Amino acid sequence: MPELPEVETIRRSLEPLIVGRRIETVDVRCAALRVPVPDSLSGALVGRSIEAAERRGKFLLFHLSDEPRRWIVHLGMSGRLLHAAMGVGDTDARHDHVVVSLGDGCRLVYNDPRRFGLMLLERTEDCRWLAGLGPEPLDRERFDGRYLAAVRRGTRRTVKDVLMDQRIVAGLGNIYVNEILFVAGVRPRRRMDRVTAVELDRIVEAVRLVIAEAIEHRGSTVSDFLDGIGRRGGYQWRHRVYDREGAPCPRCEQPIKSVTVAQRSSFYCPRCQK
DNA sequence: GTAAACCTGGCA
DNA sequence: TGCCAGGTTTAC
Repeated sequence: MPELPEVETIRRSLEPLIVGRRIETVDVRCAALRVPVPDSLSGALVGRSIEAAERRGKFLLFHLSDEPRRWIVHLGMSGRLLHAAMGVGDTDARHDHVVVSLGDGCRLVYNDPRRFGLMLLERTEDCRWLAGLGPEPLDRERFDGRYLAAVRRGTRRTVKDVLMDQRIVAGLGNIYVNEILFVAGVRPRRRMDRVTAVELDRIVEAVRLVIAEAIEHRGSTVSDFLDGIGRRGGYQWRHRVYDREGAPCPRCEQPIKSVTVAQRSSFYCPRCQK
């Protein structure tokens, strides 16, 4: 579910509610996520307060008082991190895998039906999950046309595959890469090494535009995304192509086509995208 | 590259 | 019943 705009939306919604709060208890009800929840998690969190809520790609990083390690959370496909008053908000208690109670009587609940998420306790610099991540898509210094031109050399993979690769740019997933390639006018199946420099610049611009728009609209709720306080996103109403097979292209009215690229459903306009 | 794997839920 | 889903890794 959550790509960069959704994770950023969760971060922003939680930040004012949890920063400065002390962690009273940690209840790991199900440790069997994609990577087992570390046994040390509870001992490291209890008694500490949350000092900052940061995001890197699709990861959330919580800073703790007197603890150099970060509490790192990835939501996988179906994860949620919900803030709720004590005893409230256990709508789907079946998949509430980790429940953290805070000093103000509220809770932070990690809920994840598919259990594709993960939770770590590591220093940022030691974390191999974070070490391999590419630049942030909104980092104008590190992510630009020149950077993509360097990536392009000898890369026969499709442009869609490349943009979804977290080592190349961090935080883009299936929805937003579809949207980005539509805005850039490039078909998802194009081979990266055949994309022109002009098109690379258009892709970079499209990344910045789409990701900024999506954050502004608080992410996309395709089926079940909720932010930290249970609100749905609004960007799904603005999707140009994602999940719109057969619907008219917003620019030329041609029906949107669907193909599989990089094992994922892909949507594009056969007239507007080359 | 492509498929299968992890796991559950929703929909046709 | 079978297929699909916002993610990522692992193995032919």
